[in-house]
Amino acid sequence: MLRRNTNQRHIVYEAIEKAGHISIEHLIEEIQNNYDNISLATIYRNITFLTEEGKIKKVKLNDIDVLETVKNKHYHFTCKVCGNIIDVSPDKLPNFGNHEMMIDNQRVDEIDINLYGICEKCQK
Amino acid sequence: MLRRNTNQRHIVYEAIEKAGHISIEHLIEEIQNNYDNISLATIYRNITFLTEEGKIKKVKLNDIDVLETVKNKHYHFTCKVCGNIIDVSPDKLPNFGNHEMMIDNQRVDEIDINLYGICEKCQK
DNA sequence: AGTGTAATTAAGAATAATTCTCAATAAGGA
DNA sequence: TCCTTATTGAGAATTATTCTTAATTACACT
Repeated sequence: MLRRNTNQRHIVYEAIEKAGHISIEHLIEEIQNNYDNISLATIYRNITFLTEEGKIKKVKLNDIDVLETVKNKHYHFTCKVCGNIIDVSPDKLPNFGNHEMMIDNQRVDEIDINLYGICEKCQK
Repeated sequence: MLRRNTNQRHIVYEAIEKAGHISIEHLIEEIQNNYDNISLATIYRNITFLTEEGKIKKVKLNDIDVLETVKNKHYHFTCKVCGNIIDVSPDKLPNFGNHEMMIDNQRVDEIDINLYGICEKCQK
């Protein structure tokens, strides 16, 4: 089944890219504020398609689930005060070396790290 | 508002503890298979109460969200083949020892790590 | 043990989130 | 430009979760 390049799909992707991180709820709000006649079903369908294609992914954090575009590998810092989410480059974290590692006989090949704390702004 | 010790609340907690990790869907199935007349609303309400009291918590992994009882600090390994979730003691991981740290001017005080790979059984 | 009071329950209704249905539209190859 | 078929919009359907309410029950105080 060939995948077509529709305007609606483009709108969904752009909105996620522009936001950086965005919940489905806010994505829907954002899109419906800026465009007429984009159906809910279309937004959900395109989230599914874009995810299948690996262009976006859902990130699960403590309280909310947000969508982001897939680009460079990174982790997430979430501010406990304002809720803002900040990308953290892997080289900012202690070395997990070259992922492949054994822990208790389980072969680990992927690591996801979520940081929580207080962001720069909220410290002031 | 004083919190009472009901039989239903106990059943919910015990089912989660027994399972180790369990999705809400399976928890409901499990409870309704073993007890008559426990209402859905009661299960959801007690999940909320037990969470508020810090006795259980929701763990968000890649695909599923599961409940677990709150005991010792640990991380999670999820098998990509069979889906099984295994607890990993913090001392099995590189030095995230004394949490408090600064990354890009954000004050980090909590770290959550999720490992993915192939479990011992599925390697065979 | 008996009583009063307010938290909790079961059951089903209500709401919210997501997916499905289907006729009309439009992307993209020929 | 024409054909084929993936995609869309709109609303219905489904699922997951929360709310409502009268009946029940935990538990503090006798």
